[in-house]
Amino acid sequence: MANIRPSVPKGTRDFSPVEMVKRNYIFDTIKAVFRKYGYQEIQTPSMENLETLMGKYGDEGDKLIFKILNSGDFLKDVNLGATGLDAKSVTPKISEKALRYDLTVPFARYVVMHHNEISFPFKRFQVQPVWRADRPQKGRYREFYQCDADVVGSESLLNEAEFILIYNEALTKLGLKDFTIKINNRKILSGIAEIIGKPELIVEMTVAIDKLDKIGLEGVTKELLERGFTPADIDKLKPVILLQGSNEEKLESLKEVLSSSATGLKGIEEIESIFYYLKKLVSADQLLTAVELDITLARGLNYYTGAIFEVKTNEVAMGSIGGGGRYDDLTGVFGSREKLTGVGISFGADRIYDVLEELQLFPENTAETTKVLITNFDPEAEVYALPLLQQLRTKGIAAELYPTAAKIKKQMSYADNKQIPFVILIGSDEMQSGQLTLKNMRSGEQEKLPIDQIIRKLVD
RNA sequence: GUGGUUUUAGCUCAGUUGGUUAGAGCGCCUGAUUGUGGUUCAGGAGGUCGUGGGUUCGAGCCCCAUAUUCCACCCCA
Repeated sequence: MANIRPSVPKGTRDFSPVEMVKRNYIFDTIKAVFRKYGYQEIQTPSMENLETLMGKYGDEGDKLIFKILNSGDFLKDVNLGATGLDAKSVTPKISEKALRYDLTVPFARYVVMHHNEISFPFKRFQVQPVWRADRPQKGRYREFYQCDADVVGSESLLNEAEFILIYNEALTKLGLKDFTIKINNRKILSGIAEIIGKPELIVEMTVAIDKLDKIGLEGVTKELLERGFTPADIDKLKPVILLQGSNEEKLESLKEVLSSSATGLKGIEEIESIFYYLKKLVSADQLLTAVELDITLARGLNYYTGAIFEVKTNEVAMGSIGGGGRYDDLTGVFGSREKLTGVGISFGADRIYDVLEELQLFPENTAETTKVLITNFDPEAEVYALPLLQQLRTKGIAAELYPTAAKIKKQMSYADNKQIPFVILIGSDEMQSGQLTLKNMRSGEQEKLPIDQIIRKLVD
């Protein structure tokens, strides 16, 4: 076989030991917060049946799903002589499985499948990789981890309020200082479309106004005209999307604008309830300043029906680091008899990693793994060291014995590179006296101590 | 999917209008130091110049294709 150049697929990465320590720090921090709010962990397979995923993310999303070629003769169901073969009709014949695209749809599938074992409301969290056949760029990978928390089977807006607390708590614990938790409600967007008299164009409308901060009012106007709105419609829309002021002020203005839309008013009421809960839950207004009602926020319209969340950091230029929302009847497409409402959030762990790296917010001690290395002088010393090695480990001290009698210089360098803080040297003197040489690699000091004293010193 | 960009030693990068043997810093190895890392000094190894074609007497440099990196658009964590 010819030599192939080692590489990983586009948009995927290896993670070194140092990177894994940092990644686990992020995962552990987020998971701890999820648990604290009563969420339980599940996992689902990396691959789902293709039909489970297709059609859930819109046409764009379908294209971004990684399909898995069937095993064996994957062409056996394809009539290669037929005319008019195209990707769309052939795909289901050659592929019946696909890599998961997000954690929400697999969760919905899980809830329907395990309906009888679950007691509702069901609060679950899930931290696993997802795959998207996107073009990679800054903060965008083809394989990345999402950290999701969802509750299914509870209409209470307390859940929404708690998700805001979870975002705030997890990101604060990770060291982020300045971030914005944007909130909107699909019903408000519906109401606005109703007022204009174009409820059927809600998706077109929201896709356009979502870009306000990126392309400005002029750009949005242009897009709206292209998407079937008249200048008169835009005149009605303009004051709404340009709403300024505090969350309360925005809500008051919206109430007037949407006074003739029952749906719109329901959306406002929901937002108000969430703020009501928040104010009862936390006294400090520090959190409330991080929460911003933004009616141009329009994410995941394919299934969100109520609240919509998005989290952005203001310290680094980066796309959103989290998002979520409420979806009524997500399980319906899987044939669930009863309508189950769900609401959830997601953290983009890989983007958070990039942000923490750029802001140098990772804790210092992340490189330290092994606490003590025992040097290996010769076979005799090796045998002498073996029981000591296990003694250290029994006491919970991460210890390793250098596996060959290499030059001491080499062994010391190994400890140094691995940032092992202590080294135990055992030569003939030490074996005779039982007084082992313990070297502190940071200070360079060394002292002679029996093993039990060394253990006492290292155990804290 | 559209447009642009990147790729040279393990890593970060120089490399002139196309011209002899492709360089530096860091890292690695050896020694100064046969029981001591991190500092210092001396020496050494390491390169299909992303890959495949082409132009040329001659290509790291020019042309074409392709992969990859990063960026913008679409969309999204």
